Amino acid sequence: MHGYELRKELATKLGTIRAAISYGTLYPTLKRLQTAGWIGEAEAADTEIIPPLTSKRGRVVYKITAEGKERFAELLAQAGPETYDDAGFGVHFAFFSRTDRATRLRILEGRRRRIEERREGLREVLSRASDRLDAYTLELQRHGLDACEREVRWLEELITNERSGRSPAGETPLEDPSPRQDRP
Amino acid sequence: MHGYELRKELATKLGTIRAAISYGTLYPTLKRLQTAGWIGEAEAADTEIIPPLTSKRGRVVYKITAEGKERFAELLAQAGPETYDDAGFGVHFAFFSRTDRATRLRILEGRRRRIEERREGLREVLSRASDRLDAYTLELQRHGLDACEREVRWLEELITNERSGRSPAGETPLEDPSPRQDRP
DNA sequence: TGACGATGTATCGGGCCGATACATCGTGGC
DNA sequence: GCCACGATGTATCGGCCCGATACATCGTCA
Repeated sequence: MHGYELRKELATKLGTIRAAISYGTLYPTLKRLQTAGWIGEAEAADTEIIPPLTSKRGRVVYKITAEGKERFAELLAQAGPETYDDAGFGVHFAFFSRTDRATRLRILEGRRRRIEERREGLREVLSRASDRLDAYTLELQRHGLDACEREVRWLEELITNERSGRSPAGETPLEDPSPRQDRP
Repeated sequence: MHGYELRKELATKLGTIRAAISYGTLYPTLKRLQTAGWIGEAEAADTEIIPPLTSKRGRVVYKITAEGKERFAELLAQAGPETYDDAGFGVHFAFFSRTDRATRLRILEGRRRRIEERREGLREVLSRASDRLDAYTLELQRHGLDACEREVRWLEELITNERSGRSPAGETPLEDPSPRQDRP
């Protein structure tokens, strides 16, 4: 894909958890990935477009390399503390179909532990500082606590499904997503 | 308050919506606020601590100035697009007790509009791209959609309460929070 | 007495965002 | 027929924020 396309694709895939990636991040990152050898410019045959005549630089189509695929798989499988906060977990989860069940269970349980900690912190505040905070702040904490409790239940459902060999919504997980056939 | 104390205070007040502010942001920001004249160093009498003998720099207690109070009230009352995304709305809401009802209603309705847009976007994706996305990505979108629907309901409840002159949880809003009496 | 965690202030490198610039292309209105 | 506008596309820059780190004090508990 080229940058603009990649941005749109990621925006729909990660639409829930974050806004579209900015251009100030996108293009420098593509360059860094190319320098690292994880992606490369695709052949003209892959792009299927007529190169522009007058403009300085047309669209640049990138392709993941073999090394990039390896590195990507590694990144998805390894989990550190930042894997369990909102942004990190969202990205990992969105690419769960590229991982094995053990990795999925490990990340789901780590995320659950993280949310449970946040939940306990909020309960602590609500019980200990409720007289020191105004009504709106308290309402905000209650709303946050509610969200934590819902997410824990959601995670437990997912964990149960994984353990019993079911993917979300009761379907079998795709080890490799179906190939994309849309290239206008 | 001094920096460290302020950080803790904000962490409990905003615990739901963001992590504690980093030191790399906190101290430069305090300096910028002081340069702008919105805060100033408090008198030694206000600090009630014995200044350190050997260390280079003890705790620095800051105090908001009259101009700072004015500016803060302005910032709370004015609402732009960034007021309605997660971080901005959370901050405004946490300080709702410092604003008037018209401002609160304006911000609540702006936030509702924003979340409704996100909700429609997710519904769009779920109905149009459900065959192109894998099961995990779809589950993520469904979970996000659910969160949007819950937040809209929460906001509508708050809006109804504001219109009928009730604060959250049915109490009357504090125009000025009760003075803090904890200074160890 | 000494280790450890909480309390405190401060800086630095790097990543990310918002704004901006510039160019092409399709479409719909007048 | 023409023009404005929005979508498509690549690219850079200033500025803000974070994580890591350094350094120092204080209370507590073994």
